[in-house]
Amino acid sequence: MKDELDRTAQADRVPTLDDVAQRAGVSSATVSRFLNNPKIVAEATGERIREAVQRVGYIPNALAGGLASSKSRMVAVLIPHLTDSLFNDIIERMTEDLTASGSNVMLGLTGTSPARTNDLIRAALARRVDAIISTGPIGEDMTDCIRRSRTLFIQVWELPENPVGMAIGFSHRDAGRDLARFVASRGYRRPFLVTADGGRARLRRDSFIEEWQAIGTGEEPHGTLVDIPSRFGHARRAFAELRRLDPMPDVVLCGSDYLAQGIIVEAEAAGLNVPDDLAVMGFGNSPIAGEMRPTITTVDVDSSRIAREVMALVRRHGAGEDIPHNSIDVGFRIIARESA
Amino acid sequence: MKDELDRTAQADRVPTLDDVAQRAGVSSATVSRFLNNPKIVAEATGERIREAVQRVGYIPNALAGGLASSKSRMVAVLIPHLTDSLFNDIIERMTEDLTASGSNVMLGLTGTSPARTNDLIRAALARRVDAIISTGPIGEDMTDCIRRSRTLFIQVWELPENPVGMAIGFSHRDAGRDLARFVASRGYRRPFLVTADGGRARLRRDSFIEEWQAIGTGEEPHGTLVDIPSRFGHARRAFAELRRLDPMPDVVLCGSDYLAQGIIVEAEAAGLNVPDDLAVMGFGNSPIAGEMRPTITTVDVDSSRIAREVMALVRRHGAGEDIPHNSIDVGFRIIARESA
DNA sequence: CTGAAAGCGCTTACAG
DNA sequence: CTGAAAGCGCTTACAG
Repeated sequence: MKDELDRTAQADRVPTLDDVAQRAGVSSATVSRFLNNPKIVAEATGERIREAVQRVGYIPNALAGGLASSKSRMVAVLIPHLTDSLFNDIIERMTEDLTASGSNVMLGLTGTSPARTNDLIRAALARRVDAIISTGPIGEDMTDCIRRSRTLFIQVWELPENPVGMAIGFSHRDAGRDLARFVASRGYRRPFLVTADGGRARLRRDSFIEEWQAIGTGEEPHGTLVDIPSRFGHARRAFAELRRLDPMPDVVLCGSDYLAQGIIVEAEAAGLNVPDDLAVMGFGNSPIAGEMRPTITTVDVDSSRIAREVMALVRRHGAGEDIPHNSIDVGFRIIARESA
Repeated sequence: MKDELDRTAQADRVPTLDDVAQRAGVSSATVSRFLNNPKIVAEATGERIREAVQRVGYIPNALAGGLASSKSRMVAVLIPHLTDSLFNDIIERMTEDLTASGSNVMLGLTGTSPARTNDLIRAALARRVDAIISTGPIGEDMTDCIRRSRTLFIQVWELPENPVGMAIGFSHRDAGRDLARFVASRGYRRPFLVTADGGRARLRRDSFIEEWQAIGTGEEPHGTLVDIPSRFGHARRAFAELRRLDPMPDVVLCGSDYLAQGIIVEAEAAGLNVPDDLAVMGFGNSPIAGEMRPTITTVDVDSSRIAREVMALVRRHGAGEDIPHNSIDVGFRIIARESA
């Protein structure tokens, strides 16, 4: 009795499980059980505990919980950027899903630097996250580290030859090839590519050029490199560059819909008609692609399927299942709209 | 010796501080010291530890570390959405800053629901985050909870009457008022507002209307509500709506630059000239505002200053300083560009 | 259905 | 500069 008062008096201390237990007149083990799985506790006991939690204003310490149970209920999500990112859709879905199921997400911004990606992976492993979902390039030296940790590792948006863990994505080589065929079939002859210099973009670009040469029709593609293909602002520079060419390209292939949107704006401001004077293609089928005027012809990737597959893996892994090192090809499809 | 071999044999166990200590021939306390503050350990010892860390592939357990030190080195960031959010800029800066200084961010997506915000705040408190940075509305009942936890709580982009912790933002009432004056001074007479129905947007809207009536010139403002003011896609609906009015509005005030961009696209697709036939104003001075054609007249909020102020508070709080419950007014300014 | 107790892997006064 | 030891606040077999 005395002890209870003493504890109550210490109003400045953050209440612990023991405080709740004391108040409810049960052991802390029972409180823990109730909090994690109410059904396994007698109803009357549960009621008392619920009340005690309220009364003392208990907020569980997830660090202690995670340490004891060795599950953090936290998932790391690693993306290059936040602004105009083609991944935002996937991230948003996953974050909502995870939150709904009691997990939280640790956000990592990798930029285009593998070093930063590695640091973030290490940080995520240190926090003992249940899974790491990565959209960037992973340094060779991390592979061991990740494997030994037995953390679920999911690479998204690409299908590497030797995935570190799981990979859910599509073939960027195939995308580049199909893009070339599509452009040719539409009768365009002078393509201009605006892409990033990084892994996936380069794959698409190389394979586009290869296929274009194989088709053997029209000019060699021109192109320009940008650091981040989703920055609307790059459009001015790219447009100025292609404008200088003679003859001018008849179609621009952009690394993202956001860039495509920028090119369309620039083209129209310059008095050109899209697609008649200049056709424009995007990538990613982001929400704006269908809303822009003209609507943007682009490559659709099934974000909601990706998010679903990722979540299914996270859930299975959480349930103790062993996840194989494997790849899921979700494919892609070119969506012909007005801009090309 | 025997023990050491035994431990080494258990290759499937995740290595702990003790494994490193044993390998380096020091106590785990020393390893811990070295990892957290290399300078306080003798150089030779440090070298041996560094090597041992490498050899066993040690990755510290941040859950245990956080529990023992009662600092999680984690900051929660709560925003409504990821897509086309005016906060992305701030978030990006802060995330990079935090990562650079060894913290990580927990991302929470609140939508427009106070209930979800509350859940996320509770989750953040459970993880014993060092700070919570929130851009959304907070339920009354959370205030106590937050205060007692002594977690640094920062509300961003607004200046509530009674901030829960710190607030860094600007007066949305003043913004609405100044917007009205600006629009009037430019000679527009028939404004149309496209805003969200939520807290801040409503404040601006109400104060715009109030001031507009006070000025006593022109028509009563028309308007339309949207759920998320940054969705490019809302532009079609809003534009269709204002198109039906007779006489048509001469200026549209949008809740975000992204929406403004959408309205401009719609207007031009309909053959209207912006700003001659219809002027358009954005909000937030996001990166696209200056890149769009026509460039978008908008309200600039100093994101980098906000990010800096937030980071300074987080740092001071981390250093043990007591942060007062206070407000920092970073102001705003209307940037006149081509669209209005 | 519930309790006593060991243990999760660190950090940090305290002592030397 | 370093070590022994207590403690952070939970979870979870093990018993009953």
